[in-house]
Amino acid sequence: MEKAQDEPSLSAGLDPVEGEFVRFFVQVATTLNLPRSVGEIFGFLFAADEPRPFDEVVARLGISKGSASHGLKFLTKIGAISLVYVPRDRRTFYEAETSMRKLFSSALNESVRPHLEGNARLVEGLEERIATAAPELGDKAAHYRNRTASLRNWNDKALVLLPLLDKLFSLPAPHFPFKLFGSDPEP
Amino acid sequence: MEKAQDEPSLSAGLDPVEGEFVRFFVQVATTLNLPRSVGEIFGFLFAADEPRPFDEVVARLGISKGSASHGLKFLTKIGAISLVYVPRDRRTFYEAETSMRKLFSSALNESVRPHLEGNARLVEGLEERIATAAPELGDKAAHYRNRTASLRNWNDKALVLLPLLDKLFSLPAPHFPFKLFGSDPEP
DNA sequence: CAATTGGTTCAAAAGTAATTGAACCAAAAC
DNA sequence: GTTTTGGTTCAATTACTTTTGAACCAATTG
Repeated sequence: MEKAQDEPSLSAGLDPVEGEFVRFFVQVATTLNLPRSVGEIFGFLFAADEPRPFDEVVARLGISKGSASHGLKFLTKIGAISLVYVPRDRRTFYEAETSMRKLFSSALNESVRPHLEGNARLVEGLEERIATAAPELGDKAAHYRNRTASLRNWNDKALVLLPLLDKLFSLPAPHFPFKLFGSDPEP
Repeated sequence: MEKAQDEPSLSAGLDPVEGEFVRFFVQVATTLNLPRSVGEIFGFLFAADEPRPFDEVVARLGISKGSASHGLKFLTKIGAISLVYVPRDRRTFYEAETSMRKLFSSALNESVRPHLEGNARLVEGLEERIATAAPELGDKAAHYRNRTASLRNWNDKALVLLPLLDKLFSLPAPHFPFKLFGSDPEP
């Protein structure tokens, strides 16, 4: 067993600061209902200062190859990490997307928008159903239409606001346009 | 067209439109990682035109008293439904909050804000840890500080934007202030 | 006061999701 | 060619969540 280069403890655990990053993202993953292992992997890669290979993820975090494979695929799919090609090394290296803005933006577009669009179709189905059943419904029909109108209105609003939200988050610095609307008696 | 009135069979309790509402909210609950039963209960109450008692929730949805009790408590806690007092009736009645605006707003304040605030404290812990370990970290310290700065910046931004989002959603109608900032050569 | 009714609690059963590890494949090294 | 290495897949175990139902409590009713 030869050592190509003198890497510091590839098979050891995490140093205290890495551990803290991992803990943080495990916590975040938990609140997002994502598997713990996904949080661990992302935390590890987020803390790293350069791309890390598959086997290091496995060894340093002490998780199984199966978990690592699943987690890395998932994170890649949602755009939270990406593959990095390293010449003369057969292994795949991964690095975390460290721009929170991009992470947030892709979460918005990959996760929340599809759901909103799905909801929109379901609401349409609901409206149709009510229209069809209107004769038998009597004066309940009006009530039901009220309810669906509320759903549709909210959902449409949300869909329209998504890109706006995205924009708000990509603003450069901590100077936001407060008091966006309304009279603003400011000098 | 049989209307079994003495048959307490499975989904007999719901008329087609109610069923559709329930289906819709079960779907929503699923995407929010909430129990199916919570979606069912909310859907049923959302479709109703007036408050409904506990035992009707149980009977019409065909779920256990335990589930109903849990689900109603949960929905009450998050402010999605509320208790209604009905004179001369020993039972508790429930009604859904049907204003999507209010639902969204309380979700924001009860669910997402606490997490963001929790994250803020965790990031502070992380920063402290890095400061403490700085001597041993060498030039990695700067790298780690970079990473946490990114986290903190995003989290602070999110906290600041929350109330704004809330405001955006309470705007009356489908006329939003697009192009919020920047030069807007509008008539 | 005993009986009934509305509702809660909790332990066990059923259902889901995550993790593991071994079998496996494919490319590279020998 | 054979062996080694990096990585994927998948069935089985483990861990967790949800639902149920029966026991129970606390008001009300008779």
